[in-house]
Amino acid sequence: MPQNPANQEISIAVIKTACSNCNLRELCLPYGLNLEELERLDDLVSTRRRIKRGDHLYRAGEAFDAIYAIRSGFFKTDVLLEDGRDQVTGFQMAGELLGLDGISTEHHTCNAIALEDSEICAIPFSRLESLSREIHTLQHHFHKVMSREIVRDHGVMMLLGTMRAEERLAAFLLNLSQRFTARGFSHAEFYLRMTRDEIGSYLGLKLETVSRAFSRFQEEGHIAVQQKHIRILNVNGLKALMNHRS
Amino acid sequence: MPQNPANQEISIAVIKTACSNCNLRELCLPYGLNLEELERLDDLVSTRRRIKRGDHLYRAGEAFDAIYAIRSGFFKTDVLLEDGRDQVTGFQMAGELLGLDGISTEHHTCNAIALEDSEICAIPFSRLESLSREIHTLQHHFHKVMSREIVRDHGVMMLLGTMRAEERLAAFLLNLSQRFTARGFSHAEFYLRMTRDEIGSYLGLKLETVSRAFSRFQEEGHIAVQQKHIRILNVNGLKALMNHRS
DNA sequence: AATTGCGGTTGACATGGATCAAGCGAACGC
DNA sequence: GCGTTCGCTTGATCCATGTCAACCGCAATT
Repeated sequence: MPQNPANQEISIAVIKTACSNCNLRELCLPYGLNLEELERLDDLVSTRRRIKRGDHLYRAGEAFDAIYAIRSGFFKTDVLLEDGRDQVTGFQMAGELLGLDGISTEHHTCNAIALEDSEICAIPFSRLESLSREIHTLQHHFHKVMSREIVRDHGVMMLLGTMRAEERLAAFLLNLSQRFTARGFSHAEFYLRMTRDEIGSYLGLKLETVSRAFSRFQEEGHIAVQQKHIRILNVNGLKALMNHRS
Repeated sequence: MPQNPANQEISIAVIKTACSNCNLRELCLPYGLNLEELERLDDLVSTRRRIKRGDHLYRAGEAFDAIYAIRSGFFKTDVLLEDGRDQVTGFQMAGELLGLDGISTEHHTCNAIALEDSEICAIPFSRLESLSREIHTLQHHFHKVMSREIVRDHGVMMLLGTMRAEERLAAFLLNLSQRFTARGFSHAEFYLRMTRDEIGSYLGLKLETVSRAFSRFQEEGHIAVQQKHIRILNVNGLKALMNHRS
């Protein structure tokens, strides 16, 4: 039986899972690299892994040796205190990097958990360091990514430190919307991958408060919400809510 | 009149302000470098600057081209929202780096303000990148420092998101104490460089709440506080306070 | 020594969000 | 098809912290 050329094409595509033909490359680590550089990065990012919804990509305390790029799916990271309290420190989507916190101590300091079936690319860190000693652009972009993470965290500190419940939730929705947009999805309609409890943990609120804020936004015509399905009806309304001094 | 050899020695010491004879090098960027590498770093870290108490090292929005190591003194960083609210995002002391947030957008995203007369070393960032392409150890340590900043920020998020007022303040004091210790100062007695308002901003509390928490700690015998002068009388008491679930 | 101002403390009261509790609907296993 | 579970919503009440206000004390200035 002769090979089906269509199938062959597909199987090649499956094998070639490298950065050079990943449509997220402009959002991810390869940003700004030329073709030759991209191929060198490909060699490095060979391992891809599926993570099922609910499974850990890594756990706090595990040895660190790679960072992870999200190829598809959705993650949360969280930190646990000895006394049982925990806090979601972030939600990550396709094209974003996970594991940067582990560089510091060579152990992961948080848990990364898939909120839907996901696929990640593992990037061995010492090899990334080697390569970025050779490819200036890669080095610089990696530094930018780390720095962006710091800036993002400052934004969350701002949110937790100075905003009230509805402002926090408005900021959260606008941030999600903006990130979905950057990935080519609708800015006005999306499914939340996380529960009210996880949103609350991230925003420093109880789940009931999150739920009430959603209801209030709906009453006021800013959004339509049905469980995890969100439609943003009035972006400017949300923006106004976000920095309306108490 | 003949040169006084003692003076000559001093003047040499003043000129030689490089990393290789800085006693903070084990806390700062040069960590782990050998002598030869240290000297190469010296070339890079040539500019030193004094910043008077209250002055800005940099402001949000300014172009970024260098990171700064604190040689002596004490800084705060803060972010301003359009509506006037601001949040202190960190306090930095000798040996710590400032300006990492600027790498991401090539503009600083926060203000860095001296809380006492300070001295900083400016490290031109593109030259740091060049050098760290050549010195593996420097590259790796720099990555660790950035990552540590991310971990630190997660700690603050934890604090702001899940802790109550007294827990936050206890955590804050213990953190300061630990950092002073690392610099060879007393772990039990120090002067706060910042006002109650600045502490409050950092911890997401109002200054009155900070003041009351201090008073309460004193009543309970955990600390002795007189204005900015703090003595920690019972470290374990504070630690217990810190993770005592409500 | 008196004046001024800023940072800090303390008290009285207000309130946003937490807590407790009940009920509901969608998803899932049997 | 039916119960069970889980996530969500909503209501009633409580409490930690914010808000407003008065006052104190140290330090700088004159």
